[in-house]
Amino acid sequence: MISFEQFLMDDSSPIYLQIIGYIKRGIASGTIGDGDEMPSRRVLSALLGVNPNTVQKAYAMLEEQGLIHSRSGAKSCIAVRPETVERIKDELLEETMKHMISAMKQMGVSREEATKLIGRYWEV
Amino acid sequence: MISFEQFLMDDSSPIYLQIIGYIKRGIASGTIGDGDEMPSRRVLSALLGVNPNTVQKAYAMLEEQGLIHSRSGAKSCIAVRPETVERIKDELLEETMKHMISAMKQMGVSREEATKLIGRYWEV
DNA sequence: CTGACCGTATTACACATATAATACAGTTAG
DNA sequence: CTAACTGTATTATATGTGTAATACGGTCAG
Repeated sequence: MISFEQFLMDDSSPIYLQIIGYIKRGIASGTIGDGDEMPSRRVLSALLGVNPNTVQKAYAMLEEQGLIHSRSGAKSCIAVRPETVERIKDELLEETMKHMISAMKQMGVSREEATKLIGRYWEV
Repeated sequence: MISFEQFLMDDSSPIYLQIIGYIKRGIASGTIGDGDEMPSRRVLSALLGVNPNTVQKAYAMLEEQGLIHSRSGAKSCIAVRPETVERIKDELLEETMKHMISAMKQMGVSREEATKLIGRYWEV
């Protein structure tokens, strides 16, 4: 069963997108792998303190993207092949890095300064 | 007059927040400074292809945060003191770095790998 | 087999975001 | 002075996000 212990909700983006992102980053790291059981919609919504419909929206989108498999009446499972894992990780890395680098450049931060900032903020 | 040539709209967050972020990052870099004239609500909305009310919402929030000064009938101007510039830059840097580092850790990326990724994605 | 759980679907409501169309009074350049 | 522009305000509509309350049939362990 996939754990949501590390999940921290944030109000900077829609909850259903945060759930999708959490699953995708777990897939990218290998923490979440093919065949793993998802918590049911009702269980996860109670755990996160959000509406079941919000979780359903996230799961439906993961299904559309082919990352989970659902059968009416049974639990949903992760469905990813090795090449899909690589693709997800590459997409997330590129998205995250480009977003960060664009912000840094607009703030007038050089590549060397950005590298030093990673060291300053990494340990928490 | 403040230029919006470098402004690129994105559909990942509300437009009015993107405008606020663009101004703040300009202030952090020194590209935008105290006394600079803002484009009028109507001019900027036409330039960005969005509704005047959306620009007004961004400007009203910048006013609330004390970053611009508006007088009915006249153009709005940037109003930031040197210590405010430092504060804005520190806030933006911390927010950006923490967001990126959190994502990297969840993806299982080490500090050394993250540093290398900056080099790979910096040049565009 | 059966009851508890599961995925799925529907309807209703509330708030945030964005657009559209005006309107009015203050400022400023010509 | 005056015309053009400015900030400000109002009302209406549409869409996205989140909540709330149900309902139905499929799956699975006991």
